[in-house]
Amino acid sequence: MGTADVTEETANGEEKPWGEVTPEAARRLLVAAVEAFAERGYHATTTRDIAGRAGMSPAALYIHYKTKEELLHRISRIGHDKALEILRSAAEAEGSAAERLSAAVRSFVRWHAGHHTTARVVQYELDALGAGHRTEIVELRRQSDAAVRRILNEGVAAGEFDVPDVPGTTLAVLSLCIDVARWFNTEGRRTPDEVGALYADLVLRMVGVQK
Amino acid sequence: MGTADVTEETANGEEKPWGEVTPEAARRLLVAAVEAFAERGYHATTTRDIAGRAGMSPAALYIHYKTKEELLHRISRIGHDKALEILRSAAEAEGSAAERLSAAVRSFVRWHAGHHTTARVVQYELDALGAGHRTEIVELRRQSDAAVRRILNEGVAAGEFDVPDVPGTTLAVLSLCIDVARWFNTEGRRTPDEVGALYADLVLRMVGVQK
DNA sequence: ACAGGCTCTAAGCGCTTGCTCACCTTCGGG
DNA sequence: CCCGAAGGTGAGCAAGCGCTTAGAGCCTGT
Repeated sequence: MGTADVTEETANGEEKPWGEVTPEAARRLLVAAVEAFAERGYHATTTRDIAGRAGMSPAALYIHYKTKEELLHRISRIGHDKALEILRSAAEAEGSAAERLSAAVRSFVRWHAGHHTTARVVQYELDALGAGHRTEIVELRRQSDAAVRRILNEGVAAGEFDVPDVPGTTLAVLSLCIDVARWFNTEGRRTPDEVGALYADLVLRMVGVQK
Repeated sequence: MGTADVTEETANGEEKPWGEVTPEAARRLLVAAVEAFAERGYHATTTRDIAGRAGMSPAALYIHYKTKEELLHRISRIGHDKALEILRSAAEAEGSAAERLSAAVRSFVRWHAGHHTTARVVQYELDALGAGHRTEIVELRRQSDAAVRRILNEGVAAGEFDVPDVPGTTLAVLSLCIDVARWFNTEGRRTPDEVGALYADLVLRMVGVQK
């Protein structure tokens, strides 16, 4: 059966992102929009630029999307769903609070580094969404916050963590992970895996877990 | 004698930011631009909006600034100078590495929270600068990085800190502090002082200092 | 008194923007 | 074999953009 993952496997094993978006032309436009938004920002990107990158005329965009803002919303929605799923599956896994927090940070950071173009759009173009779409997305972010806060609370209750300010530390942990999307670049020295491992270690120190 | 601070004191003790910018009309335009850029982003802000907030006609902007981009550059330059000065004065102060790191994070975060509109423009509108102006600003950021890295290195050398990856931890500390400008809002529960204290504590834990 | 320099405005130029519309092609089903 | 739906294009509209220009008001020095 199909997987719930956003990405799908092609015959030769390559990753094909946004495989869930159909038809094919709509997917190409969306991928082009992610690249353009990540490079120049939503407001500095023109519909002509997006259509051009997808190899189509400017008018073709409006066959698949009502407005440029709808494109951003689709990207933001899918990205936030994926990010939330990563955090949730780590939070609900077996193991100690420390193990779950470490795994959550590691995979969350790995996603922000590995998909930093997508993540940049998802995390930094929120204000460009219309009012209705924005409140929908903000609710997803509230759930991400709740997932992390739950791990911290459980760790404190179990005596594993020493955290005086759980809401504040939750905010700091998520903020640290999210900001990876801003500075990470592919030509840098670190791989997404390495950054994930480094950050998982730093976060465990923040909650008072000894090595 | 005058102070090197960006802000100046008025007769009744109120803070008057951007006091160094003259003449008065140029200062009003710059303050208006900071607000507008912080709210909507550089590209979504129009020169008519900036001039309107300053109570002037659109053309007045071009008496004091050659282009809209020059306005952004002036804001970015002054803001980066201030941020770097805060880090440097903490790094070069007396005291143990732990004390200096704590003071640096506390004041750096306090500035990002207290001046979060300015900080948002300074930290997140870098890509909107022209190529020449951007390389100038990037150099200032390199120096901020060096100031923090120096404290970490000295703390490790003195045996105060346990930091396996100094460059990576430097990156994480700065990233954590900078991202305060993104999420901080004045209607929230925390004051800039409280966030500074929380973050100073979290960073000390990251470098392995016990309480 | 008045020349000369600042500061600021009203009007608007040339261009780009998001988006639309009339029309063309491709293609599976009766 | 023709049909209508679906996906695509070239041309272009109304609006808004950054920025310029001609000239008005005002302060200052002689």
